Amino acid sequence: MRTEQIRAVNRRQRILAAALDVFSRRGYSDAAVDEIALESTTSKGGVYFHFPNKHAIFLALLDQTADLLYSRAEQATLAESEPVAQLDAALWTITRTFENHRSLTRLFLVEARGAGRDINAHMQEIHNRFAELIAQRLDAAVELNVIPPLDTRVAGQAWFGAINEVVVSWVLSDGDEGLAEAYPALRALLLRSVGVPPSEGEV
Amino acid sequence: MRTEQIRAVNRRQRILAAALDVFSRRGYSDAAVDEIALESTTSKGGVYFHFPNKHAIFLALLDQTADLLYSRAEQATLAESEPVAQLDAALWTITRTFENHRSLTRLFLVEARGAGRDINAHMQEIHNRFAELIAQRLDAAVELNVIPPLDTRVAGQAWFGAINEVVVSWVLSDGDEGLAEAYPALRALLLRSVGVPPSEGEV
Amino acid sequence: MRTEQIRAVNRRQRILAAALDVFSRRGYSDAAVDEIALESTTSKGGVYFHFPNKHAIFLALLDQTADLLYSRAEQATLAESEPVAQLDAALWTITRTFENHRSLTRLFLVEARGAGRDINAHMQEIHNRFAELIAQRLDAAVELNVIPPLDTRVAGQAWFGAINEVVVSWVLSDGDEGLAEAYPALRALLLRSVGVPPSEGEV
Amino acid sequence: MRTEQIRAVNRRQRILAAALDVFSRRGYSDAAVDEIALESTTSKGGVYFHFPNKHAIFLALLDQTADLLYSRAEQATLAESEPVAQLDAALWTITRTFENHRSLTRLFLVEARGAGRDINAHMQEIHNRFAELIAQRLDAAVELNVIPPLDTRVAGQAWFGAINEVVVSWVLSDGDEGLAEAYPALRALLLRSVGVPPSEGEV
DNA sequence: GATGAATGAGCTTTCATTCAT
DNA sequence: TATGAATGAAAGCTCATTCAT
Repeated sequence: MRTEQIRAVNRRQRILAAALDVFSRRGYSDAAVDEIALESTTSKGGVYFHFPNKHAIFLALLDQTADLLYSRAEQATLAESEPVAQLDAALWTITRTFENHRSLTRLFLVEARGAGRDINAHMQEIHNRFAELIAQRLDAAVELNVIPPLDTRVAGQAWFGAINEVVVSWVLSDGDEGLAEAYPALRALLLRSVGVPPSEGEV
Repeated sequence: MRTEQIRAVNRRQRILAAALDVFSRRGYSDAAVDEIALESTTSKGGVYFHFPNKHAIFLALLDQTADLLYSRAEQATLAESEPVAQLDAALWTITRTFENHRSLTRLFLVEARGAGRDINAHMQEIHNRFAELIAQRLDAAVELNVIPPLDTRVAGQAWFGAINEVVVSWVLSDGDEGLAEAYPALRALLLRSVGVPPSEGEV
Repeated sequence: MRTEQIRAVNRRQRILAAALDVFSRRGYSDAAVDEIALESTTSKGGVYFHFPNKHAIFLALLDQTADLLYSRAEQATLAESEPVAQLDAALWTITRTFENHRSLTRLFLVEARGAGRDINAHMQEIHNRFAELIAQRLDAAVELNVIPPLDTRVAGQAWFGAINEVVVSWVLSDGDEGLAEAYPALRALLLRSVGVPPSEGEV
Repeated sequence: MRTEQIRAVNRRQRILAAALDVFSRRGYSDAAVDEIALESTTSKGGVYFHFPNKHAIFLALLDQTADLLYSRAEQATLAESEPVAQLDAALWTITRTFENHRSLTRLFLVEARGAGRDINAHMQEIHNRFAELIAQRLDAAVELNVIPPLDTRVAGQAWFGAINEVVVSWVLSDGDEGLAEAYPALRALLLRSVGVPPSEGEV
């Protein structure tokens, strides 16, 4: 029993890993369940035993990615006490995590958009969660008079969008220019955008 | 001859209009050429007379949208002489144009992402053009010492990404909250991000 | 235009003919649309151009068979003036038609049963139409005092059921014993069942 | 050992009961072994331990139903001494049994038809057995000069077919009109069909 | 004996694209 | 030029059956 369960969990992981690869290479609708099955050394039936449909595989992957990214950002945040330092840490962590998981990044920022109404709606919620994470630290900073008052909801979205655009540009380019190069400029820009003088936020 | 050409152009326009509707409702891969033909009161053969394939229709639409948006932004820019005022005008125009063309916006910012390798690459170039438009004004502003030196390439991407995220959030929400509400906050944030004090950039 | 339409109608007929063969050999759910396409020298897509789905092909065939059978029975009826003679003629015609169209018969009486809720309901209506046809002549005969009063609705069903059972027994047997052999006995039985003395109804 | 056997028999019964439910709701080919397993609180493997395949479950159910129906009809017969009274009793019993076992009836008269070659052949034998049961009593009645000579084989089929049609019409209708309403008319019709005057056969 | 994960053949259906008319 | 019938490659999904545990 236990061994069977372990095997089942393993297989589920293998399927997700294969799906990540296939989806990020082909995009959602050009990905074939056949290929996912092949790449996870399973049968098509095996895939459908673990997931009700293709949609669900994609969503599972998206949620897994979102959770990974979110929990890392949150933890980075918890390690700091000042709101601006928290934002700084979150920004750094998010950027690093994207850079270290190119396939997940491509899936999350590129392939998930335009993959159908359901997925769009789902992604929108995820985006909101991240925007909210940022907005909350900004609220705290405003509260402490560290930064001037501002519409933190819009700012959260703008920050997340700015990060994403830079990251997408990197993930879609074949060049080997890393994300790290763009990071300092992005950081300075974002901090300044909420009224943090460049010098103050330096690591 | 002349009338035939006019008719041909009209038909092409009708096809594009129908395609815009279908693509923005269904997304790229769920859109059927059949439906586009139906909605443009043509036959499927008619569609294939004007466009080599589905791909090309989508690209044409994307380019048309990009051109519309770009030329408006550029014109808005030309009406101003100061770089910061130009940026301000471009930002305002882009936001307004998105708001007034919901289907085009959805197509351009949502459905175009994840619609396959070719289209991704194409869109990346388009995004670059917009980022470049912004970067050039920023360069000018730096040159004139209106704003401090900064990595204008990254800033251009960040601005465009920030705008897009706010716009996407609006276009995907069913709510009737307009884009106009978010505009002032976004504007202040972006200007401040490049070192323009809030007061100075006010209209 | 005209020639295209003719060809389309021909193809539709070919598909129906092939479907009749396949359905009556394999039964509804074991019949593959692939085989129907193959046998009608079309492509699978061709089949789906002419019919929305497998279900519809089956129903078209069933309705076609029912119409054939019903119109023949009705015409046979119209050639006679006395209700009992009409019943006699209808019975003879129905039996002959079944005998001359073995595949249609098999489809209609065997494969159509148990082919799913929709088809069951549809067939029930068709059965009712036949039972009604019989019931009406019986009503007329009762009216004329040719036969004693009876529940003609039940009688119509019973007659149709009796005929069908004998026909099914024939169509499912490999033996070459014709339906004609059983006809006289069936006829006598049915006529007597409504009170027509054997002698009177003789041809 | 004994208890294990009992448990095995119980499980077999549970599977058959579940199968009856599933088959009569979904029809043979739309019924999933999974659902049968679920409904009999067993596993799929459990089902396959007791039956070699889906086919066999269906046949077992059919045979069980046929045996139930046949033995009741036969017993009803044995309680009477006169052939006509025997037929009368059999007819009554068959009708009542159908009425009291709606699912079995649906399975036996609707879903069993068109469920594939094997099952068709099997059902044909079962139908023959019933037709034969009737034919034998009719033979006896002819022998005793109670009814005129007739083709009892055809008559047996016709009777069984007539009954079945009326029953199917009832079982497929959602209405709550019972089978009992149609019974007297059917009885009178069938008896008269073999030459029994209506009055004589009355209960 | 029982379980349920795994298999894989097979199914219906869709749809971009072609081309005779 | 325009039409729409025809093609055929794929795709997602189902499910009877097997078998290691």
